[in-house]
Amino acid sequence: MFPQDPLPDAPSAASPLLVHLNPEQLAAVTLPAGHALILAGAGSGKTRVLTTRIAWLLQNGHARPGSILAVTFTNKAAKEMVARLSAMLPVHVRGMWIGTFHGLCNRLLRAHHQAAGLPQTFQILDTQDQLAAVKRLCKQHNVDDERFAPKDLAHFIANCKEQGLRPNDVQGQDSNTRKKIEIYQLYEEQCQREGVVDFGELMLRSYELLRDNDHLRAHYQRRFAHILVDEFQDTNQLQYAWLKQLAGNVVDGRYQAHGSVLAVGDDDQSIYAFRGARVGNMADFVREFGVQQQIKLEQNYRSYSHILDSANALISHNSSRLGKNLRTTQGPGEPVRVYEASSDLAEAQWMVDEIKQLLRSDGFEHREIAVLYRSNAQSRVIESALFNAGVPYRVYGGLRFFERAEIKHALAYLRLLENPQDDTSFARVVNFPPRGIGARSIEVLQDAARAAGCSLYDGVSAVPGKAGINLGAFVALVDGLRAQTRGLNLRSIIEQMLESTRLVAHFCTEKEGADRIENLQELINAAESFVTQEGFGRDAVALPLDEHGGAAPPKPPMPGIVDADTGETLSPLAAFLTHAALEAGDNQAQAGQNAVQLMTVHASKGLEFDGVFIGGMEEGLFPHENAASERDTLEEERRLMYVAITRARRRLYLSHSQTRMLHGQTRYNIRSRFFDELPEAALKWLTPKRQSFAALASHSGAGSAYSSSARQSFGFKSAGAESGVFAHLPVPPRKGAPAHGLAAGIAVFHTKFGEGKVLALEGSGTDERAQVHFARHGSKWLLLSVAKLTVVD
DNA sequence: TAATGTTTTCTTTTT
DNA sequence: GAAAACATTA
Repeated sequence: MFPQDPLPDAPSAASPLLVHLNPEQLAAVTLPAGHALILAGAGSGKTRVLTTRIAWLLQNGHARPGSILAVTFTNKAAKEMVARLSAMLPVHVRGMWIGTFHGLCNRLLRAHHQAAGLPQTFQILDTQDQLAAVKRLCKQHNVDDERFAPKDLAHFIANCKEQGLRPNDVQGQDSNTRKKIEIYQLYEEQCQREGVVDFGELMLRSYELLRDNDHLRAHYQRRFAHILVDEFQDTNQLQYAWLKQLAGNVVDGRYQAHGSVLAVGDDDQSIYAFRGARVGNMADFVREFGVQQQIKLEQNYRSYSHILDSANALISHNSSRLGKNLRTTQGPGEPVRVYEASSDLAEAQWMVDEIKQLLRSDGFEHREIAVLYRSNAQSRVIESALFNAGVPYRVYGGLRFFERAEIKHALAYLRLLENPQDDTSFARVVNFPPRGIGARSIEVLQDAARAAGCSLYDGVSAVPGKAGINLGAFVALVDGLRAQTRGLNLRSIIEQMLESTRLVAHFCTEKEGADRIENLQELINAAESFVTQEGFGRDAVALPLDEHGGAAPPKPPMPGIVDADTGETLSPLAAFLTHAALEAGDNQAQAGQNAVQLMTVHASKGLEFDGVFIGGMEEGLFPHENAASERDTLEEERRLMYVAITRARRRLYLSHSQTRMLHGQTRYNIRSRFFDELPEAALKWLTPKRQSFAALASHSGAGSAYSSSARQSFGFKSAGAESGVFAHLPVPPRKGAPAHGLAAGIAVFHTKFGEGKVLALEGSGTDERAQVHFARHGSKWLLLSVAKLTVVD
């Protein structure tokens, strides 16, 4: 049994752990047993409080490592927590359950796979795989993909699961919904048959496991006397329900929690409602758990007050808030600089100039400067401006390692070794590299497998003729590989696979193949470091703590991985595949370099920089046009802006542009309404401030500001540029008649080719062209009506 | 079946 | 403007 230690009422500040904490942080760290909500503002030392709390619990004997469960959203956050804890504690952190929601669910399901109705080596489908599985299903059942787009269906299924709904639980009002439910049902059956689970299933299945097994639930409830949740504002309905299962039971219609739940979050930084996050969970938690302790961390250790004042003022325009104000003891610092550019190119060029200035005169480091934007499409111009200026930069986002096509192909082969029933993996590589198995053959195979009620793999023998021979060769290849690699270590398995499948050989013949081959080599390294990694796949292992006197953790027995709770083992290959699915990996491009950081505002959450640029502060972009018309979504945009602002320590730059290329068309945008919500005293306008959004809106004669007619006009395309309320905005130069001021000998700048010198001019009107010599790219004839040339002085 | 041309779509995203 | 999905030809 796991007796609960009584906690003292008064905190003792004597411990060296607690020396540098402010009073609120100290109170949070030393809270007595019971549920608590910590409202932790941006830059208020949230992670510090969480980790110190755990360390304090252990150090003072209030908890054993085995009774602690800490859950985060990202692998990065989980890793950081483990790293900080290891630094704080003399004992290793083995016995604790620290991980992402999905990582912990995976661990539960592996440990209790029988009770959960899963094969022990179940594979995990990522979003891509899930979509592929839905597509395959739709094809097989002749679903009209006009009426039911696979994407929508995948979305529908994920949504249902997030709400904890199985097909039987969903209400089908109309025939459309009923059809979707039917497909959901079929999808479930397909996954079960193939032994695969998607991300939603990982959550839902382990929720049901706890819900339906009283003794299991009781075991974990007793065990985890201390549950800590990071970024609580981002939890969705199912994750909250999952936490409730772990923490307690409904007794006589009232929820009674067993251990102590400490939830840390910030409603003002809730920016994931669009993917199901429910800020309302915070209020529900307080109510349902009868939370007695609520602590606000409002002391900010990051930014100067001009920046914080801006953030506070902006967020005060949101109506649904728990209420919190950041404060700092640092001085006002530099004002927030605002710049209006004529075009997205000019905006990017201005950013580069300012960045150079920061690097040169103000002693900023490259990596301490970030350029943030609302959507990924905005990065391109900024990238090219930085590139041409020779400033090193790193773009976050985009394809990550385990999502790359060549890696997914390799993983699919590995998955087939583990589980031949995995039709998604089968379909992915059956004809890759090409081996004469086309769409027709696969159709025949699918019908055969369906008729026999078996997997594609097992259905191959039923396919006659040439197609059957080709398919048979593929199956023989995989079977042969399985036999060859039996008993080998992970590295050799992968090397052998790359060899036998001729994946590397295939990419040798492709023109872009070199990078892919490099990535495949990298896969071997990834596997190698996974194996040698201390602890060997944190997510899958739970070794007993302290049996070795707190020394380095014992090496897991090879070849299997043992879960201490159940004694179940998992092969290194299966563990690696799980690792690949749950941790998509960094986009390692240019990693480690000291470079300017480019990323979306979403990606910047949790990070901080000395200097921050937020570009594209325009109506239609930020707030995004799809979000501006409804209160809830507009408020999420505002929180997004709040997150962006609070990333900055010392310098903050906001910019917007009159024109911008979007979807291949020039759009004429006006300044974001968010500028009108910032305190004038904290701003410095580098370009003259012009009429505001609100003034423009009321100019249209529509009465109240944001009327629907005014709203629809924002973010319009070029056709409407000279009509209505925008007639007084500067009209952009018409095509073909640029006041270019070009002549032979003049230095110019081109976004793609960089700086060059004009050699000659020729033609007129739309045909006018210039011959320009570029250092890097030689001489080129450029149509002035098309090419983006600017004069350099 | 495989390679090549044509049309379509286009926030934010971790697991 | 560009990737990805789709249709068409050798």
